[in-house]
Amino acid sequence: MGEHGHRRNAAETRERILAAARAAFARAGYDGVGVREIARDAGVTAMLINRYFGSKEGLFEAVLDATMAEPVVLSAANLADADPARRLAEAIVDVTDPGCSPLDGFLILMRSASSPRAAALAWPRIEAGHLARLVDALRGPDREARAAVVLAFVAGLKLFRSGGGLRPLVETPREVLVATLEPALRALLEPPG
Amino acid sequence: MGEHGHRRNAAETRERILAAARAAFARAGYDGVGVREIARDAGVTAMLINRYFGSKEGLFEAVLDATMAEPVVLSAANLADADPARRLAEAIVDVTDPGCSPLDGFLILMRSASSPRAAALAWPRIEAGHLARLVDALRGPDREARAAVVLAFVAGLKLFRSGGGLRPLVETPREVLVATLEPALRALLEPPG
DNA sequence: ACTTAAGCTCTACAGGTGTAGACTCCCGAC
DNA sequence: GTCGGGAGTCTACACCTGTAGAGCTTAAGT
Repeated sequence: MGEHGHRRNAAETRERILAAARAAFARAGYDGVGVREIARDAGVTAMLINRYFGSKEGLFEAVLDATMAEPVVLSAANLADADPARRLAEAIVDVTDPGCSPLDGFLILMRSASSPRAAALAWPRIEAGHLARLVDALRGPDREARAAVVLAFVAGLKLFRSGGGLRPLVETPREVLVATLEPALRALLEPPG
Repeated sequence: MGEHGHRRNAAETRERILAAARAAFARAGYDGVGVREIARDAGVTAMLINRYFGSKEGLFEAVLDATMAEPVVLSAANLADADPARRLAEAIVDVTDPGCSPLDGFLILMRSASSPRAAALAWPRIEAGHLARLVDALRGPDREARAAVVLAFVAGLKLFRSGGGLRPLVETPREVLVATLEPALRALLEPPG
């Protein structure tokens, strides 16, 4: 009967808000979107966001927690492959493709790096999530530093392939990009020596 | 007589505004600072900025042009070295150090990637400046793609070492970072094969 | 049918934004 | 001296931001 969009369902509405906020924050960063815009995308009112999440900052934290919880493609599964560098290169190229969402967390962090408030909320979550997972998957000396460098690499690629982006990184065919990244990643993954 | 800060000097005032704007944009991005704040840092009034640069957007363009014009450390000079990878690794670690300004252009771009307006102004200038210079310095196939990947790498490192940043990238000693980057850069600089 | 309470919205406010237009000030030339 | 004009400022406006508080609307319980 009249499922004309959505009925009164708190849990579902909460999810819609989170989804809209995630997309909006990834697109424009913490300061780049207003709660009214997010609310419109979610089909609700701005004030409902505050009712559910306390404030815009609360919503931001909830979005961060949600995206960081997802196991991203840089996980141990890929690194256990026979040719981890090749495999990781493919995964990175795919996941940094414009319009791909799994790395929303990175995009959000980068687009929000301007506001110290938002950055302060995001950095610890990146460290506890993606960085920790990658460190676990690495072997050899300086695992933390190497993992952080890989993360920075991925972040730079994601950023430079999104929203306009650097032309060569958008237009170069997938295979060429993979072949370019592969040896560089191999150098970072394999313990030096 | 009474050189109590600055006399009426249009050129010098213009420079002060540009310097304040550059620092502010690098710190907080296009949308993150108001003209009033920039004006205060420069010791003038907000409206003077509009008198000189037409609008906030005009000021932004002027800042971009200024930073992009500077020959950055990723130039041919470094790549002509006997060991370009090593040399470039050192240069990158130094130039991405928190509090180092030559890469302001990158920071500004990244922090402003949220506003499509600002990004649209910045990307072409990065391509015409840093990307073009790096492409010129490279040899072998897929020069554009490889140069763009290097740029994204540098950008990610700069971002992840600024403003809080990823702890390992801030705390790891310089030599370890250089040693980590070197083989990866070698793989990107040398033509595959 | 009536009550209850959860789900949701409306109105309003205090503060911040970029900038247009009129204004004041002061140096240098006559 | 006085006058022109560039250097710099003041005031104001229309818009947008996050959010507090009161209000409405609907689904479920009995």
